[in-house]
Amino acid sequence: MKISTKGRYAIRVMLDLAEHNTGAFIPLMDIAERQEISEKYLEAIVSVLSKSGFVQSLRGKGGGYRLTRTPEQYTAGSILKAVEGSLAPVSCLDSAVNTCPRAADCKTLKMWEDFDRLVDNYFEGITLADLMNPELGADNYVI
Amino acid sequence: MKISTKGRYAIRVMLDLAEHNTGAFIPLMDIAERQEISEKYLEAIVSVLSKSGFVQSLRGKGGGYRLTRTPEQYTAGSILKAVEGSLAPVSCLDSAVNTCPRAADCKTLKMWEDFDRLVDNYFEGITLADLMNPELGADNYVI
DNA sequence: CTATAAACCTTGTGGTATAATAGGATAAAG
DNA sequence: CTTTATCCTATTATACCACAAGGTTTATAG
Repeated sequence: MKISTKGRYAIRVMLDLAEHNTGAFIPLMDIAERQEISEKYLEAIVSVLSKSGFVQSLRGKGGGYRLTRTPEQYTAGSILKAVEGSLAPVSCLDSAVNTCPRAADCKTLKMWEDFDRLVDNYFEGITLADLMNPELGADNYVI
Repeated sequence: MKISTKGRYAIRVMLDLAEHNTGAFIPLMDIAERQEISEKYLEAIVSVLSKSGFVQSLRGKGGGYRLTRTPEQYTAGSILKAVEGSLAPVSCLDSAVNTCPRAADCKTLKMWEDFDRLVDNYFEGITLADLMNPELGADNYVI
């Protein structure tokens, strides 16, 4: 039950952009160096973030990436979902309608559904701004 | 961020054993038929459950598996951990000591640690007995 | 005592996903 | 004309998943 590097890296990239936000575009190479992640690998991740409208990109000299909103307006959940696809613990909950033939008398379905909601609430309750200020309080994002 | 079939099947096997518990040993073939899971695949899963002491086994004619404790004494968490290894969302939390070189100033570590605890509390709070009685209450195992 | 039912053990296999790495072509901007 | 993003393909290596096959051992029922 792991979050992949894609998801973790995506959050780190967004955090990096938030912390170095001056309004200017930040080249991917800078982020790759600071975060010690291969630029080529980041390319694929940032591409998704760009297509999802999470970051704005500019080509050419002076180009790079920057946030489109303030750090308060990004939740960890939205970032994770953008790159990981779904946070559902079981595939029968990936889409809104459950097509599992055993769903009707599945004894564990409710457990997974409740867990799904728990996970969603948790990560949707954490913003980039929260992550930037860990000193804000010991349990500021504990449910 | 998925629970594998190993984990899901393990819970279903334990539930099956709990619901058909007469004190006698239940052959794996019976469980496989009822749960519509390949007997060969279940073999590997039950093997872990047996080695973990979750079920008792008996070879030979009249043999099979049965629970070693009452349904109230098994948590979903313990079963999942037995077959999945760890429920930690990031590998740096798999063991008690975090060996990640970035841990000291990792801005996301607390988020993962808190989530890890949340997951653990959730699944440790659900017993096989709870799963057997879904009518006990709408939110009997919602945190 | 023996046939049989069952767990137990080892190995294999095809598929998919992860986590990259590498190289190049194109486009935009300064 | 250099920088940088964007886009594409391909390859590698690893790991895990889901399952299958076949044989060995053990215990009991008849």
